[in-house]
Amino acid sequence: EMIVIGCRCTVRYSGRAESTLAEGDRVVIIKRDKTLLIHQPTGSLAVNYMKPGSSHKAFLEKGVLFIKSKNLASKEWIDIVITKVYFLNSAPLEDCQSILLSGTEEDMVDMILANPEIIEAGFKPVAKEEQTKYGFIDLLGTDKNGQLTVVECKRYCADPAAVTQLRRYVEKVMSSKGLKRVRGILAAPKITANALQMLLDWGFEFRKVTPPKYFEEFDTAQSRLERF
Amino acid sequence: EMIVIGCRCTVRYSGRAESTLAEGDRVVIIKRDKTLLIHQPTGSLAVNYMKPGSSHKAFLEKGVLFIKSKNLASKEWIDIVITKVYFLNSAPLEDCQSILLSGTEEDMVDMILANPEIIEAGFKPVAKEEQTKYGFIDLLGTDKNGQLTVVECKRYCADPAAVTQLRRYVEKVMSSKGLKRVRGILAAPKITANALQMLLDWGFEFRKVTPPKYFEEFDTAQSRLERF
DNA sequence: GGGGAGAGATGCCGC
DNA sequence: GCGGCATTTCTCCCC
Repeated sequence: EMIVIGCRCTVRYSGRAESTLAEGDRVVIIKRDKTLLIHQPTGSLAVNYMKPGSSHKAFLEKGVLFIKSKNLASKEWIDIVITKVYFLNSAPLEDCQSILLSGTEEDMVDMILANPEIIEAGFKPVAKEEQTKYGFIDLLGTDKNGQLTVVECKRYCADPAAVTQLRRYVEKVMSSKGLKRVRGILAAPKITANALQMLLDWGFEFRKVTPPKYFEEFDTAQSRLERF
Repeated sequence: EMIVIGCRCTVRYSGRAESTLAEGDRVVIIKRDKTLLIHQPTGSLAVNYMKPGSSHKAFLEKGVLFIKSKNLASKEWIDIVITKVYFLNSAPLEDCQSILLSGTEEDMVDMILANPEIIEAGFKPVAKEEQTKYGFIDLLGTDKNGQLTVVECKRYCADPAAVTQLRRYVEKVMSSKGLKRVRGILAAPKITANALQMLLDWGFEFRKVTPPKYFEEFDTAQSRLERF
């Protein structure tokens, strides 16, 4: 059963942190897996929430509806005090589908494995992330001169954290292989100015690579067709 | 107006990435700020969503309800095909309150500013993040020997990324001040084994510091009282 | 609007 | 369960 309540309420939370939220109108959702969400009338994220597997008790007292949620495992709790109910729904929603997502970093890595020349002529992948013993390196390969090369992929604009991540992997490979020099390449659609500066300072390189999209092109073609 | 629809639907998305979601029961929410959320019966996050400020069109065709959302600014769109409606609500929810959160990293920094000996005897804060010209350094100070010290705070278990962040700030201060040595201290309630290894390898230090909580103690005291 | 970093991040996969 | 990391991360703040 999925329960959805449109209401006026106050919220108090304690657990990993602590919070209070004064009276206002929100939507409270309790999902089948005992997730609790409190959504304000704006924003993408829940303002307060409890993880899946929490326990929830509701009771009425002097015309006020209380919802008390607890999660013993994570030592967290939420108290909701509901002073007005605008709507309330409950339905046994069933959904056994999971989302299929493309255009992720993983897809970028697969695209480069299928077409290594995206990185540069002569680049040969040696190992994909899971297969290496050096840790979570996206792509390990050799360049046309046989030099070991670490490739770190980012699906978004690469920032300084991405550069330090690449640096860490390059240093890890250098020390574990006993090599004096290992190339580092950061592949992303964009890079910030600071990140590029850091990258060049450490002797690494940037490759502009955009994660693959499939039905965006289809839609563009289709919308062109539709115009005629 | 906040619109909440419990329904059976399929979803297609294209924008920063692309996704498809086969038929199943979900809750669709359109908020006052034109945020669109699609929630499955499990999990904390929306499976699909559109940012605030998107535009939404709904129309009925042969007993099927279509919702088409677009965001021109971010070049994203979502198509929802609704084959069954379990419930539908609309209400003019009003909420002018924001959440008050404590126990954050910011609170940790303030706690250390008020009691610098938490880091170590003789530690003197020089500048809090906003005040320094070195960038986003949580806390800059001097130790009892007058040596410049960078403190990076994490409210959670510190991971390798936190260590590289500290390293980056220490190097930034060293180069901008022309110093050969700057101390680096990572303050967090916990640290992973790998992160601690990296930290020690680079000559930095760990301090076990827990972000402050206020009414958790009150509640503990209160629950003790309630037992009597 | 871009850049940078936190978040009660969540979720996923590996060990 | 912890660890390490991606995310259509989102959100905030500052430039």
